[in-house]
Amino acid sequence: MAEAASARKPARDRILDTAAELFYREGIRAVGIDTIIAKSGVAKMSLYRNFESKDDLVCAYLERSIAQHSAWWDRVVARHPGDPRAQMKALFVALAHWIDHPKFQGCPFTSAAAELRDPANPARALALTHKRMVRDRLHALAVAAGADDPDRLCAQLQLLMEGAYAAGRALDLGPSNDAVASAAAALIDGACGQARP
Amino acid sequence: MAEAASARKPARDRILDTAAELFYREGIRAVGIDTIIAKSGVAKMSLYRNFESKDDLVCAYLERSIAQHSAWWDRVVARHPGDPRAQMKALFVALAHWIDHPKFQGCPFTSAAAELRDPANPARALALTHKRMVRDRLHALAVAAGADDPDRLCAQLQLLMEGAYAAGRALDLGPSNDAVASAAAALIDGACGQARP
DNA sequence: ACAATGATACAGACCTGTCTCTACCATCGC
DNA sequence: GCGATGGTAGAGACAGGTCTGTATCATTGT
Repeated sequence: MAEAASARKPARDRILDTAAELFYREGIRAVGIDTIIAKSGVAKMSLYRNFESKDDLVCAYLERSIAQHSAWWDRVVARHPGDPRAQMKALFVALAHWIDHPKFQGCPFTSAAAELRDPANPARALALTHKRMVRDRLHALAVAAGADDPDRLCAQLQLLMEGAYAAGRALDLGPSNDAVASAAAALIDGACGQARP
Repeated sequence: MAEAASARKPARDRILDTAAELFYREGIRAVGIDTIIAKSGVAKMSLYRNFESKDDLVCAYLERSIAQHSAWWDRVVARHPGDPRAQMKALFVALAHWIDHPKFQGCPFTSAAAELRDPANPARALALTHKRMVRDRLHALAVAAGADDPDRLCAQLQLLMEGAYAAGRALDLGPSNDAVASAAAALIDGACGQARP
C-alpha cells in the first residue's frame, strides 16, 4: 500500500523538491518547466495549478531556502548561548563544512541574483533582502561581542562569507575550508580586543 | 570624411565591444544574438563570419576580459616594485575602488561560471582557469612577502577578493570598500609577522 | 460520482544559426 | 584613366528548436 515517500507526497511538494534540487544544481534559467515536471512525475497543469508561473515557483524555492538557511543559522548559534564571539566563529566553521559537502554549489541566493539581473524581478528582491538580513544578524553579533567597530567587522565578515561561497566548489579552488575559519577567527579576535574570553 | 570612431572600427571590434558590455551588464544568457547585432549595427552574417557561434563569442569576451584584468593587475603591482607586501595591499585598495565604480556588476568570470554550469562549456573552463591564475599570482606574492604560511594567506586573500566582488553592487550591500582593504591589510600583516617593512 | 491528477497537444514567443540578395569599395588588368 | 572583380558588410527571411503557459481528455482513488 505505502509507496515510496516521494510518491505519497502531494504534487506541490514533489514539484518544489525537484525544482529546488535542479535550480540549485543546474541553475534557474537552465532548468525548464518540462524538465521539472518530467523529473517530479507530475502533470504540467498540476504545476500551474499550484504556482502562478515559473517566476512564482522560483520565489517559492528561494523562500524555502531562506527558511532553511535561517534554521541552520539558529542551530549553529544555539550551540554557544550567551557567547557571541564563539557564535560568530562557529558560523564560519559550519560554513566551511557545508562548502566541503559534495552537493555544495555556491550560495543559492548569490547565484539567483547573478542569473536574474532585472531589478524588478521579485526573486532577485528576495535574494537581496535575505543578504541584508544576514548582515543585520552578523551586525547584532558583532555588537554583542563588543567589537571596537561593529560596522567594519560585520562588513569584513560578510565579505569573507560571500567569498567562501564563491570560492567553494562553484569555482573549485581546492580546500579553502581551513582558510575560511582561520580568517574569520583572525578578524574577530582582532576586532574584539582581548576583552572577555 | 572621418566618421565617428565607432563606425570606423571593423565589424569584429564593434561586435565584441557591444557583446562585452551587454554580457557584463545584463548577463550572458539574457542577451541574445539579435540584441547584439541590433545594438552594434552589424549584419548577423558579419557576426557569424567572425565568430563560429555564440559560445565562441562568449569565449572571446572572456579572453579579452582576462587580458584586461591581467593588465590591471600588472599596473597596480608596478606601483610598488620590489615590495610584495605593498603590492598585495595595493591590489585590494584598487579592487575597492573598482567596486565603487557605477558600472561595476560583480566579477565577470564568477558570473559567467554561475550562468554556465555545464562543466564541458569552454567559457566556463576559461573562467576557472583565470581564477586559478589569480591564485597563483597571489601565492607568488605571499611567498615573496615572506608569509609564515603562504598557502593559507593566499587562500584567505582570494576568499576576500571573491567576497568583495560578490558583495559589491551585485548584491548592493552598501559601502564595503573600506572593509575590503582593511581586512586584507589585517590578514597580510598578521601573516607576515613584523619582518621587513 | 467527484475531485485531483496524469498525459498530451497546442499556441505564441524567443533564440540560434543559415541562406539569399544587395551595396560598397579597394585593387588590378588593360 | 577605367571598368571588371572580389572581399566585406548590411538587411531580412527562414528553418528548427526550446521555452512558457493553456486547453482538452483520460485515469485513478475514494
